[in-house]
Amino acid sequence: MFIPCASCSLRAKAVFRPFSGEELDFISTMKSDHVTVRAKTDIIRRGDVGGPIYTLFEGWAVRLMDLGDGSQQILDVLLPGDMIGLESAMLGTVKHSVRAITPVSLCVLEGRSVAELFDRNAKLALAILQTRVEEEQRTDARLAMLGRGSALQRIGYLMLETYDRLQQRGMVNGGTTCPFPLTRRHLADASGLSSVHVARILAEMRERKLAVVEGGVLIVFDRAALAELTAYSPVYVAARRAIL
Amino acid sequence: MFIPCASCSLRAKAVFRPFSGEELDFISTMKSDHVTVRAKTDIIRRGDVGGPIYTLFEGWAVRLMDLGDGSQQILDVLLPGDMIGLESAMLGTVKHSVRAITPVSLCVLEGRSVAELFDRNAKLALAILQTRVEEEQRTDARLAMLGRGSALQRIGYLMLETYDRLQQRGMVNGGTTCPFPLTRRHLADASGLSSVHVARILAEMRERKLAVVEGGVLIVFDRAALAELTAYSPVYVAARRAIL
DNA sequence: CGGCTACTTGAATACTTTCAATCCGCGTGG
DNA sequence: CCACGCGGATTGAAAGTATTCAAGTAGCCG
Repeated sequence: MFIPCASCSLRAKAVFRPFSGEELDFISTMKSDHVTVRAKTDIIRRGDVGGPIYTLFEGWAVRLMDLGDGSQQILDVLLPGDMIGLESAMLGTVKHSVRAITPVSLCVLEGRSVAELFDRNAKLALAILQTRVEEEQRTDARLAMLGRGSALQRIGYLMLETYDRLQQRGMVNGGTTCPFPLTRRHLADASGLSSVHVARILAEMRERKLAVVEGGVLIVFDRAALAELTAYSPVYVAARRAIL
Repeated sequence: MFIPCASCSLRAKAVFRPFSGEELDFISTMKSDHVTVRAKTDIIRRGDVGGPIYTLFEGWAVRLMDLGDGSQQILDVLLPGDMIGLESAMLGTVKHSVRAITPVSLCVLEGRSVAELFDRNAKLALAILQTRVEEEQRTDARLAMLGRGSALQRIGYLMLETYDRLQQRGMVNGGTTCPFPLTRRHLADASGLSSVHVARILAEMRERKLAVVEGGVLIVFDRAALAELTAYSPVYVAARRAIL
């Protein structure tokens, strides 16, 4: 199933940059394939050399780092529209992996190199950097949470952030519900806790009527309280995201 | 004291990209000023709108985020050659501050906008993204340390990483010694620990003859052992860094 | 029906923080 | 020249927070 960029439904979402016809043509020449992978399989493996850039089209994935002792840290949760593999494409090799946590489909962009893109389309290049810098803002918040947040704050923050990112992509169900395929283990690896403790915190959050995760769905009962508890505020989205 | 880019001594260091004469000319047109700030003062304050891009020329600074309750998280340690303020320049406003921890001098680059740079000099633009992506690799490692590392690992990793970054800049003294103006509190805020605990870990590291911090100087006694304990490996420097 | 993975719960343990007291070096002002 | 105040560092003890270990439940797939 090859989806031409011209008829891409993701591109139309409000978070993403509108494209001029020229830009769209350019991007179309980059897309070389569209692939699917099953849950739990690696899209990029630690140590891979080079490789294409992808755009996550459908499904969820995580960027994660394996530590020596069998534990792992989830560095980021990847949602539809997110770019995957720029690091390995630009730097040659990386220390993290990208793993699908649900069935996933991806646009493969190896029609042109990044260098060529920068040469030929400065606006698009700038949008990529801008998106990247925006992601760094989100990373800063994650760092602060891991360094200084309590267990409840870490998990609550992740919930709210993920909810908002889904909302920007038009993927929330009603007003308070969204898909949430992360298991306790995923949450633990993302927040630097043990899965046992995550389970306890989740129980507490249910107890306190803040939020519930059940059957792959997140329900936020009391967003205001949760945002207050976690000092959450959404990252300012100045630039609409580049999507390739 | 205005230092023209053509005679900039930083630029000559091995970590940095060599410049063509044309690029150097271009960068020269961006540099508009050279300023100094005292230790403990903010270079960029949370919430600032817009603002110039800087290059840290001399001294140490940190990028940090104030949490609601008076605690703070150091997001990154900034060393000479590092770019400061790209986020606020591109996104308009940010949630972190940048604070000098020693006396600092900075190149001020507001001669041209980032958009103009991307339009007129694709190679330089690409080098900026490349440097940025490299920094993200370092951030990934910090995230993993905060999430999964023990206290000793967090601090040891920071020491080794900082040592190597200084070495790349030609700022290490002998084979095992480098300047290290971070106090216990700085280390605590960077590693997500209390300063009391940092002091204990530092005492342990001295006890075990791994490393010592004293009088603003770091001495790494046993790099191999420390690297082993912290699973440290330097970030692969594929691209030499862009400096503006 | 196994056998698997995910989840839950309890108890013991380990790591880290908080609180409190003390010490040290340094610059200021009398 | 010395007392004073201050920030940074150290140390001990008590209190929390989160982990590990262990056992058991529930749902799902071959």
